[in-house]
Amino acid sequence: MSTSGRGLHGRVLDTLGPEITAGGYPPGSVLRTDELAQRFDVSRSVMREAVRVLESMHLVASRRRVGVTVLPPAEWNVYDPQVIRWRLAGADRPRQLRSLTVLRSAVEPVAAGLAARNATAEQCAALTECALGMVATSRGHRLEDYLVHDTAFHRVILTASGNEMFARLGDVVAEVLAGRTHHEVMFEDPDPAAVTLHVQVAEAVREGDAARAEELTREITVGALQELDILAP
Amino acid sequence: MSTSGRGLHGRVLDTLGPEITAGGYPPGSVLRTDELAQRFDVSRSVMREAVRVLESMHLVASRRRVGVTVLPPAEWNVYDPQVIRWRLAGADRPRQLRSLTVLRSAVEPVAAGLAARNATAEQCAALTECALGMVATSRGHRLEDYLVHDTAFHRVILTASGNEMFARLGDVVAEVLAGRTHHEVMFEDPDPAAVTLHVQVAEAVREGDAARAEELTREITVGALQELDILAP
DNA sequence: GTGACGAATAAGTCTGACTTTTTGGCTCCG
DNA sequence: CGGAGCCAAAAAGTCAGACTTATTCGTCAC
Repeated sequence: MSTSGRGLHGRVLDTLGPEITAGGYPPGSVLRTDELAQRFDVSRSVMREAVRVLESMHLVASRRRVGVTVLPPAEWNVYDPQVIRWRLAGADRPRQLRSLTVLRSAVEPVAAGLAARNATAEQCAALTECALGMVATSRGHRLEDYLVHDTAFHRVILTASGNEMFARLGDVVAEVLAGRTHHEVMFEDPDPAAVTLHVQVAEAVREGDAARAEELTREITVGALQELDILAP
Repeated sequence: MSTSGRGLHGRVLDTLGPEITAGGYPPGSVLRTDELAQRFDVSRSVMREAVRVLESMHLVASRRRVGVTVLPPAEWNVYDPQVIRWRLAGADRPRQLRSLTVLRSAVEPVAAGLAARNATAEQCAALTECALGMVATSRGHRLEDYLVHDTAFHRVILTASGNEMFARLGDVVAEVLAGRTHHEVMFEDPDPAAVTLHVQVAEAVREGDAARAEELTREITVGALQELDILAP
């Protein structure tokens, strides 16, 4: 399911990327292209391409006579979807999930407010459909079906905001929601209050009530923060 | 001043990247690696490395027997600092600046609230110093000096929030502030009310008053939105 | 019209030789 | 004893050419 599945260099990245983002090499560690090529049994050309990609993500820096230096996490392009996936698959998944949830709590309310102003009729219809789908699947342990509608709902909100930076966070939110359903404590049916909030957000967007859409979405994200025990008194 | 200055493939990217992000090639356009290598007078190895980097930014997709296809803007990794720089240097700079300012308006207030809870003594001191610097340079057409302190102020806020996703937006905010000073209508001294707000935010953070820090920062970002004629009634 | 086969095409891969830059040590001189 | 400058090693960087593989398109038979 990884994006870099095609090509030899992609397969190298699939193991080297997670190793680095998991902290397998302390910042400042030096790798040598030739050794890596030997280790993965690929030619230097392929290895160089892989290193270039890691370099563009600011995971490593390549310098002559020194080698490929692993950079500290503060330098990483943490908004790169590939880096996000690698980190979510690694050991500090909880930490990553918390960071992203805080980001959600900042972005989504504003996005919902903008959506109330800018959403097209089609987007309003899609939003209502998602909300109804959430209601329909909110009981009877249909968590997977619920997740589909929930993810679609938030994706429509972000897209309908009309802001491309928000729209591109759709995948991130999808990862967070999937992570919550699959790995966190979520064996029971979703909170009925949360479901109601989603329906009300769809209403507010449809009616063009930006302030209400923003406030209701804020309540949703506050709930998400509380689920992860992130204080917000 | 570009990050990819070193290396031949970096020089290729410095011209090919901006060309693509400026919309020089319609989505779906097909480039051939060999032709590009000829055009830039580099070997195919170097050209392939450059294409790999563009591919990791989701600007292009490379497929066998077809070539290097330019992807539509909706696919681009718009959070990649390199992509942001390329787009800010291009024709749709105003559009980009507006998108980023909306993002700021969502993120910075929340970050300020978190900073009020998490900032260290050193960060509080740095914040106060920045605010005082802004006051000192807010009169007498010292726009460049003011920009330095303003940029530092917002960077400290984002870092002090303790959230790595927020912290990594420091460079983006710096670009937006610099763009406002250098290319927008900003010949006069900064708005005294905005300067005061920054001082008050520093106070609120120092006192640990999260709600007040958030609200004051929201006022700052509302001002930034109004400067770009982005409605927020 | 549809399906299968085959040829053309462009990316993908590998190899080996060569270049360039940087660093670390070594010498030589003050 | 210390510092400036030089030299050699090391690793990334670059290049050229040959070969492989997957994909697409055209053609031909059914």
